[in-house]
Amino acid sequence: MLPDLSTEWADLTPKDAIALQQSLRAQVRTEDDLPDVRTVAGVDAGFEDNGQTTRAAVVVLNLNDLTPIDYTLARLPTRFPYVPGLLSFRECPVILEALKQLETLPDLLLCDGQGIAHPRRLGIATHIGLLTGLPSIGVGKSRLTGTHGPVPEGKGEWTPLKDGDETIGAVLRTRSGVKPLFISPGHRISLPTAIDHVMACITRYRLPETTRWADGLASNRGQQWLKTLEGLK
DNA sequence: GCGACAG
DNA sequence: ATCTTGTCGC
Repeated sequence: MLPDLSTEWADLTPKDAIALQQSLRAQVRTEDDLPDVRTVAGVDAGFEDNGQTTRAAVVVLNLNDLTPIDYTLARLPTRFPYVPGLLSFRECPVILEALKQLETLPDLLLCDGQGIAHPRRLGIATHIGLLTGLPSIGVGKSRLTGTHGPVPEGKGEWTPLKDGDETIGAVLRTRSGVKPLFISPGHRISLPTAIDHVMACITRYRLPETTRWADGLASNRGQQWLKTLEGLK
């Protein structure tokens, strides 16, 4: 299903991790290269035992009605600290474990955090896209890097997130009257297409349904969300 | 040297 | 990320 995913890359010093990001940068594709998207997956991680254990959740939804059709959970000992810019080295190992368990791979991944809106263009969404080969989008609740002007108030409106002359993402108002989201291409997708797919996953909340399900399952209230998921079966 | 800094 | 219930406001 998925390519061989070595996990040895995870045990790196921050210095080596940065070097790895630099070397992977050339492989990132931000042109549309994705199938007709019928299924989308939300990907997120949470922590247990005072942070000693990392838990990952993946929830696959039908894009048509945003109904969950599959999900997986995984747990691993936490072995990399949180360092801004190196989030993927902390969360990828367990997320890949969860993705490996999926019966059917989704057409597109929506990951918590940034895609190319990253100092070295290698946010967690991009890294996961490269490792799995799947198209991916970064959905951040706050800004890591980049500058932007005022964000229009209307639902679906956005302003570019820039790093100098380069557009690295969009600051998107998913609903009027809420804080905007930071959307950026992960891998194999363009910014306009990424924005369209994120908005397609919005119902009545600020966060896309993919993120809501994955956040819920990865959080400490995961049991309640599990009940709801099982109830849908 | 002084801030900023996804989850 | 996480510690955590009710509550103020549109």
